[in-house]
Amino acid sequence: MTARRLFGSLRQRESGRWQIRYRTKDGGRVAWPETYARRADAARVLAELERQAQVGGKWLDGSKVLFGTYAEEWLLDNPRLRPRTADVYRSLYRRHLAPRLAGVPLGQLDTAVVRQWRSAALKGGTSSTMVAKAYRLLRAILNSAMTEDELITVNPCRIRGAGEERSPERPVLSLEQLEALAGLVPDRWRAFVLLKTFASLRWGEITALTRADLDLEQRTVRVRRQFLQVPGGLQVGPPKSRAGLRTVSFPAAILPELRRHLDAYSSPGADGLIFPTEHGQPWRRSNFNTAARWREACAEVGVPQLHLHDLRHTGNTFAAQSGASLRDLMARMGHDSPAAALIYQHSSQVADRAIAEALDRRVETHRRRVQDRSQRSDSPKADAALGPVGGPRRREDTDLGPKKDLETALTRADGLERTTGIEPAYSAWEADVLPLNYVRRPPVRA
DNA sequence: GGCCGCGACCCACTTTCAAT
DNA sequence: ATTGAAAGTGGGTCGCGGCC
Repeated sequence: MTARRLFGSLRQRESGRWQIRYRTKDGGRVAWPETYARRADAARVLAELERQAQVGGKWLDGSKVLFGTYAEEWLLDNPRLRPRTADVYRSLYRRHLAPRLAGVPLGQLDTAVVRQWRSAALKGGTSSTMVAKAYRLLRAILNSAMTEDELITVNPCRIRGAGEERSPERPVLSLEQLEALAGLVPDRWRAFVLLKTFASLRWGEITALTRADLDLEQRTVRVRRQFLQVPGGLQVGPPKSRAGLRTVSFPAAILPELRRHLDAYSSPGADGLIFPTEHGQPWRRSNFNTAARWREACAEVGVPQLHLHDLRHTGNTFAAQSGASLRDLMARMGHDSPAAALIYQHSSQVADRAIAEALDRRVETHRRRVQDRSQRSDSPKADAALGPVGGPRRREDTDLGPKKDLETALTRADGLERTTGIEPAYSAWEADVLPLNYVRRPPVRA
């Protein structure tokens, strides 16, 4: 959070004296041969060195160049930026910087103006994340104006912490709200909501699950691929990272819903999608909100601003409350660091089962309480408010058929792309990744 | 001067939203 | 239902500055 110093720095040596270090134009670091007893003296010399480093000491007087003129040139002609970054920057500039700052001459763009711009943006409803991104872009552009083009002498972006992103807290459901929500979405989505929460799955991961990935006996779901939305449709690809390839345990309490769902909605066969559309196709994310009556359901449980993705964090919160360590949680979520993923793979599987069992106890306790409550009161309203939490819950419901030959099932499932009409996107990835678990990212798509 | 931790920066990607 | 833009997420890289 310390502002990046552009030219040089001071440091006090063990002797107590101050040393000056600075950068040359070609990026080398130079230590000034003299040291100074007082910091202020060293700072003065550093300032003088910086002044001399400017071409002929050519300071421009509070330039009349407009910020907009300079910024647009900077954005258009900046070979250091990758294309995608340049796109993002242009969009940030157009939406957040240009409207208020384009007409301001660089010489008048001082810290007060930057501060005003920033607070206006925040007041105007722009998220703190986006304001921070825009602020960093502003700072980068003005750095160029200062160091490369020498149009200004100081960078006015000096607001502490303004460039940091702190994503706002996302809402998390209580167990009661989750059960209610699962009861309010259409029946086709009920198991989806429960599994997505309790296994902390991403959208692309859960929509790509096949029957072969679900082991009802072990109560695990295996994440080994995901759908990616690309221009022209959906493609199947590897999980986001090596840690994304994982097996997650889920509580037995949701087994009845899962089994009912498999019978009623899932495509047939080991390679059948667990959560297909009515036509047996994978869902597109953009159709979810309508199809699952998501907003209405969320509003009814009192969390109208809930995003689907928040279910993942809800599940993680439940798991955390069950006593899981951070490392176990990250493995469960599928975003451990690559190095750690391998090291902790084994221990996390043991811990993960413990998490699922702890979750189970919580769900069962909750459901028993709700059932007792609804048995005591005859009010159907009370039931509706909490949603149909029970369903068939007899012990026999968790009994399983003949043990699945997992290896055979997985082998068959690997041919999924050909049977579901999805383009076989990454043949190289499939050949390399599936036998070895995870090797590398898929080829970059145009 | 070398090493190293932290944070800023950059980037690719996912998810959400809104226009069509 | 589809599409593209905007918003949000996670992680790699590298520079700054502290320490030796």
